[in-house]
Amino acid sequence: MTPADLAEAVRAALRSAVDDGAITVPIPEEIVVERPRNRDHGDYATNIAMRLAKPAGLKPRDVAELLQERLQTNSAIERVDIAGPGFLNITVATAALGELAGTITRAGDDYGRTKTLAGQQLNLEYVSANPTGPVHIAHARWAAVGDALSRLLQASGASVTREYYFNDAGTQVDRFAASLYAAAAGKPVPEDGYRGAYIERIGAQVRDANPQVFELPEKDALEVFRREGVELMFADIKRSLANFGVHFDVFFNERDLYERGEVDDAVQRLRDGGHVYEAEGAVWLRTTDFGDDKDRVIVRSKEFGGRPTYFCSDLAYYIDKRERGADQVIILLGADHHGYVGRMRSMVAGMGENPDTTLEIIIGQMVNVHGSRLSKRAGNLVTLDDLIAAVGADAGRYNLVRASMDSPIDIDLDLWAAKTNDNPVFYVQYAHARLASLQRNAVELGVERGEDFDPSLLTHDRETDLLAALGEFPRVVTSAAELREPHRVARYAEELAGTYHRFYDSVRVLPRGDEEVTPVNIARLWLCEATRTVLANALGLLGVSAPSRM
RNA sequence: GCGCUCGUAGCUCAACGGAUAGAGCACUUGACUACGGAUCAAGAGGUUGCAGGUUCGAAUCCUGCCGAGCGCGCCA
Repeated sequence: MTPADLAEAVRAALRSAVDDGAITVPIPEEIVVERPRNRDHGDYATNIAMRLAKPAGLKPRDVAELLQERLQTNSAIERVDIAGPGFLNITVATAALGELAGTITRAGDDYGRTKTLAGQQLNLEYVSANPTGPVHIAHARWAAVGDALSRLLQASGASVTREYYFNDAGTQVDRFAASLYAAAAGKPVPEDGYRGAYIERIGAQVRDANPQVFELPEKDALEVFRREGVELMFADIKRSLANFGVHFDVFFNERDLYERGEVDDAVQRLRDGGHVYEAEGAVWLRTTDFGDDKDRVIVRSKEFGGRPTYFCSDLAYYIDKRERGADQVIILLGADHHGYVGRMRSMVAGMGENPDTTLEIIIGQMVNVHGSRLSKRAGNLVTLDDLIAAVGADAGRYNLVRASMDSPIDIDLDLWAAKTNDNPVFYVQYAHARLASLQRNAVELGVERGEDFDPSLLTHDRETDLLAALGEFPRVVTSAAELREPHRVARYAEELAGTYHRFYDSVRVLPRGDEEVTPVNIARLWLCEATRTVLANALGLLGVSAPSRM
């Protein structure tokens, strides 16, 4: 009996009440059955009676009573109580609750996967750091969150394209090339150029691969540094991300948009949309028609070079994604880019699409770095590689993903590197390792889980706590996917780990010494394997390893 | 000045409009002669920035104010 089964039971009870004419109300699409915080409120609770009271024209408690009497006929339900303003508190029959341990263990990796987003094609873009430097620690958050989100969306049945926009056409790439050129020639880097050991290194690499490069005209030499430097930089970025366990389906080059004429096409679509005018020699989009505070230039005047502005290529990129089949274009950005949201929505609306349904821009708050390890090299660039070296990929990813994106993160590298329960990732991983150890011990003792177990034996409070928590997992996954909030999975994993540790502390799983193996041992072993499965699945959705030993 | 986001325990943070606002850390007191003590039990800690409003019910939604972060280029 899972929460989803219970929601169906409530729906059936409601339908029966409607059929009997006891209540006249449309049956809601979603019926929420959740685990109450307080154990006195039953195994599960629903607020459906209060939600229906107004449309039905009845008192909440009267609605609750109608559902109560119908639910009590269900043999899997032991008791239904009405509490407070009209909550239905449901106590599930112990065998029906215990069977969950079998359901989960048999489902394995599939437990938690649903079809709630089936049929949706989503294009998820994240990181997209410029190829003018290594991946900065500020990008690490979007790498961790974006990767976890892509896993969540897939687990909910969506088809996801993970995408990285390779911004290789702007003036920043010219400055990068000029910096490499100067460094390789032993000249000072230009005022507006990039600095750092990586510039020296990549500049030298390009020079060594092209010994004759300085004999070329400067324009051609710069092109060599641009082309090969960007390639080397990009290889570095991919390697850093791969070390972090983050992979993309598509690396998209901005230059392709120009070379294929897609930027010009985008401008034409905006013109066709009818919100374009010319003034001061430039082409403007009347974004004020869509709530922007002022109109934006989309093609510069001759005086400023005559080229389309950068968000023209962003719009072309959006169109490209849509034409490749994306129902919705999702982009993860830092709060320093939030000004982009209104403009992008305006442009999408300006070419006749509905940005409410086809575009979703997720803004996350900023990342700051503290910690004594870093103060030693204050002033240096802090990169994703530094983070991985300091705390490891697991701790880095987990701690970045467990915070809500609405809240800024202060990275404390000393804390994240700590192997104590100050550090939540170890609390969760330790629970998993303990469970894996338990299964190993069971094998050594010759205790076999076998084909089945007696679910009615899982009656201890700590056991039903654990079962109820395990039952929540699919709902946590779907809501985290729908709300685009992967941190919910991390918080759930911490809660489940705690529930397990408490269970473990008060309930003996394996027989001691010469004791006989009882059906209770077997039932508990199933419960433990179900818990291990859910912890492993939760960590897997976050891209964090679930170690068998630590 | 305008806009976006945020303000919750001493600290770091949770809480799809639900019941007594929860965890961890730090603090106090306890628990290992057998499954991993990287654990557990108990205690203390709150006017959810302030003031109104919406409703059966508000940390959550609306308005104003205060405070913080980030934006506001024919840069990307």
